[in-house]
Amino acid sequence: MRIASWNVNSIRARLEHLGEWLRRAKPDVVCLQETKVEDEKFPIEALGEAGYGVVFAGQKTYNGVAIAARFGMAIEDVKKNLDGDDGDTARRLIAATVEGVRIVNVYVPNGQAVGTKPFAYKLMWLDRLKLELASKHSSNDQLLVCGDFNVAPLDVDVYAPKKWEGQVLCHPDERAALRRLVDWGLVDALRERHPGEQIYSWWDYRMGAYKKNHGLRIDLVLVTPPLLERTKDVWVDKSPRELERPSDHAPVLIDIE
DNA sequence: ATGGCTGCTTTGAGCAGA
Repeated sequence: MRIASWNVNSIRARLEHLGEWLRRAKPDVVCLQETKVEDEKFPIEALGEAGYGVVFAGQKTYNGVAIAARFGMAIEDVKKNLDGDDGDTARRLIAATVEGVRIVNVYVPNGQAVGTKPFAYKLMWLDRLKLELASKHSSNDQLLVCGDFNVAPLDVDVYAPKKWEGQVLCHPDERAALRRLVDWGLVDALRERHPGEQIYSWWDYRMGAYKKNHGLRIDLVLVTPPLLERTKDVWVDKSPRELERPSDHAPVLIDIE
């Protein structure tokens, strides 16, 4: 089974890229972030034409997450938002079970700047996610947590670690919060399979960052040990980042047996 | 270098993103 995670930065602005990419990359499941669309306006038909059924939790302008699965693969036990969050909170989490794998798709708050309220909210959100996973699952489950974490776990995940040191996306406090989540019972699948490799998933739109490969790896696929055993490979597909008017993120993919 | 791009918004300057 091939599972992908992609922050599309507006699904409606990216429909052509998404459709073309789905046909080419052929994921069985794709987790999307920053769909930026209310549920009433979600482009269900366009995904259907590409051969996918989809569940989603969105809102106007900001955030929004979705899980699409190839027709024939049931999307079961759909769960939206963190426990305790109501319909007014930012739509940042959707979970579902596909082919026996529990998939949790997250769009972790960006945090804006270190020391701000949004930054504190980001840290709290990561801790709440950890608590919720720990309350519902064990590390023996077939569990995959993927999405835009807005944290570069290690300096190797940053093109210029000195320049980024202590900044949002790289600050020790958010790295520690991510570490607490992972240490509960998950593994950073790409890093496990490709230790030490400079692999990025996001490049700023500005300053020609992509052409200079000035990127960060902030889109992650975390898996439990039983899923890691089934993992054949994990990689970033940079091809959609090279198109006209791309998302600033590239998809991450994992193949599991 | 507090800009630099992009998408969205009660359409047009301000926001959030990362």
